[in-house]
Amino acid sequence: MVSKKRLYYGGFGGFRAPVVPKAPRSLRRSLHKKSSEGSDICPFELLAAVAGKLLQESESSASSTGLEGKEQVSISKDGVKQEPLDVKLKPLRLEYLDQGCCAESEFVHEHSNSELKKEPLLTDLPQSDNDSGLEHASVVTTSDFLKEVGTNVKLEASDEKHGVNGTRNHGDLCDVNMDVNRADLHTEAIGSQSEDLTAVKTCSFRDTVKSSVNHGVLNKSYSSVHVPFYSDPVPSACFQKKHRGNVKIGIRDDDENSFSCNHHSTKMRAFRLQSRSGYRRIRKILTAKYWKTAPKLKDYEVSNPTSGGVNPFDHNRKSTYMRKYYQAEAASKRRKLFHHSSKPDYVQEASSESISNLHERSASGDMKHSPAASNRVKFSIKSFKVPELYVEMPETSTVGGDLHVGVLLEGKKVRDDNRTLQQTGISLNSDTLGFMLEPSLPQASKSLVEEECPLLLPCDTPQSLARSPATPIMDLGFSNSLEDPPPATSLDNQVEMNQESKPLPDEVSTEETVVDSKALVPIPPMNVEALSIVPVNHKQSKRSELSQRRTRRPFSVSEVEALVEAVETLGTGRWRDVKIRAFDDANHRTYVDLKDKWKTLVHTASISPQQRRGEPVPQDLLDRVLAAHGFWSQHQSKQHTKHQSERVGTPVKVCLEVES
DNA sequence: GTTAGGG
DNA sequence: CCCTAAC
Repeated sequence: MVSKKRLYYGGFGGFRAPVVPKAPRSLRRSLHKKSSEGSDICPFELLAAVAGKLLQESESSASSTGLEGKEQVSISKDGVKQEPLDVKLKPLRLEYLDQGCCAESEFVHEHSNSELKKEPLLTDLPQSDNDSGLEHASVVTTSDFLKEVGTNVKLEASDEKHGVNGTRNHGDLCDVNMDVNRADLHTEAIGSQSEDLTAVKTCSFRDTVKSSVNHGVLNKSYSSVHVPFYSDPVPSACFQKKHRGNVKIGIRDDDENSFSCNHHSTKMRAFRLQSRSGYRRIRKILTAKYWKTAPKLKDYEVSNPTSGGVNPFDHNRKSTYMRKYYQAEAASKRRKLFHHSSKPDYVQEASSESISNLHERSASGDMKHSPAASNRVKFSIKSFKVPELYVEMPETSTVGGDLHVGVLLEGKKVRDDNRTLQQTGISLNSDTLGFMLEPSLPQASKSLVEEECPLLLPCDTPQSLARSPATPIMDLGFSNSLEDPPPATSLDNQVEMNQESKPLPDEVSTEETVVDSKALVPIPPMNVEALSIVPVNHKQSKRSELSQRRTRRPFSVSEVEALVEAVETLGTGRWRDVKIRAFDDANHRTYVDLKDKWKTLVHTASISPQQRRGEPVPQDLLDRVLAAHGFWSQHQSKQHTKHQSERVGTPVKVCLEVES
């Protein structure tokens, strides 16, 4: 197969896929691995096979309607019984910022329409030169490539007759998207099923391809998309470079017709393996990042930094951007904050979806404990709706990188203070709220979470203080938007993540970074600690983006009184002292706040009562404000205590105190 | 880190 | 309340 694959390479400028030593796979792989590697099995085949099962599952489980006619694919051995399946393979397009990279990577391009279907094997697939539309579904054939890049396969049950587009809408699509490394697939497939899969797979794959082709290929909407991006571990220099440039993957709906440019991307529906427990695991690996999109996503881009084998982290800076757009919104929205996603459909559909796991591996572990593990971040979200997702990864960032996530609730940022969180239904113990990407490996995950995963989301403004319930805002370091006021745990939200991490080449592929396509699990508040902190660097972390205005907390009369009293005593200009004296326990009142309040009090006292707004301040207090203000104005505050005698009015006693 | 002011 | 220059 290899040779064949290479043929395709030529299409890309003659680059050959670098021979990459296979990175050690995860343990589990090792279990079953033998057949996979040695075998000629095409990854796709495997995928196809898996897909078949997934479909079955999805069918059973999937509530979604719309699957009318289904192709039937019979897979004899692997346990996928003949069930009607319609599998679709959607091509993802990978864009490499660095064109050169593309060349290196092995891809098979197919014109979406025609070519694929004819031949079962990927290798056979003709290359497509065109970059133009979605039509060009490009499939990465190279095993290596797959490994590194990870493949998304999307399986959809479709009605052949109607064509995917017509019949199935987002909802219909199988939700499961998985990124699979080829290796993983093999492993999974093999493990769960049997080696025989190969043959079957072939069929499946073929069918899959076909159906997609027939239907015009890509559906307009994808129910969900996972995109793993990270570069794989493969040490090969070439590869690294490629990734190093940013890799973007764009997915667009047919409607759009145009993919973004000349990018090669492969889009596929992800599917799960059915193996009992196994299929979950299938989840994947990919990488560094991965996300799901709701069905409506139209455009999806990811850029993935690939870490260099040697030094993944540093010099290779890469930015990864993951974006999802809704058709309508995409343009308008800011990338970074995508909170707005407003589409209802999307939301609804997407809502159910969740991302359970993200695994990220860092090339060299920043983590002390275990390199591999350290990188991992567990990220769980419940009810995850992402209209648009933007991820940026700084080149400099380490694998563990920063994760910046913000949550918007009702258009407002949710701060991570306790009050806000509680209101939101999220409780935090600490100032920061973190997300962790959990390695697919069960065992690892926990350990990582607690110990290894250091990723923390720094909160910009974290003061946690009790705040009025008014508008919950949480700053996490990144912004998430919650669309609705979340009922406790389930929040609909959009998440933006900025993560700086570099994927580790080696490990990545091997280890699994698996993302569970669907399950986002809300992180228990308790685990906050678990949230690892990742240093956020960049400006992004800055409050400008993240922080939101603090919730407004009007001063109560008693607070005003305390303030006045303190100012009478201390004067104006010693706000820190005032704070300590009168508001030491009020964490939410900073000395700047007190200073500002005094300013407003002075102003308030100087205007007519009719002009005043808000909770009325007793006139007597206002009188004291004016008196103290006048007094201290003349006295330069602190310094002149001694002149008190000169001072006019009230503050006499105060002065005395001060002096003393 | 505080102050002082403008926004 | 935020932001910031100036200390």
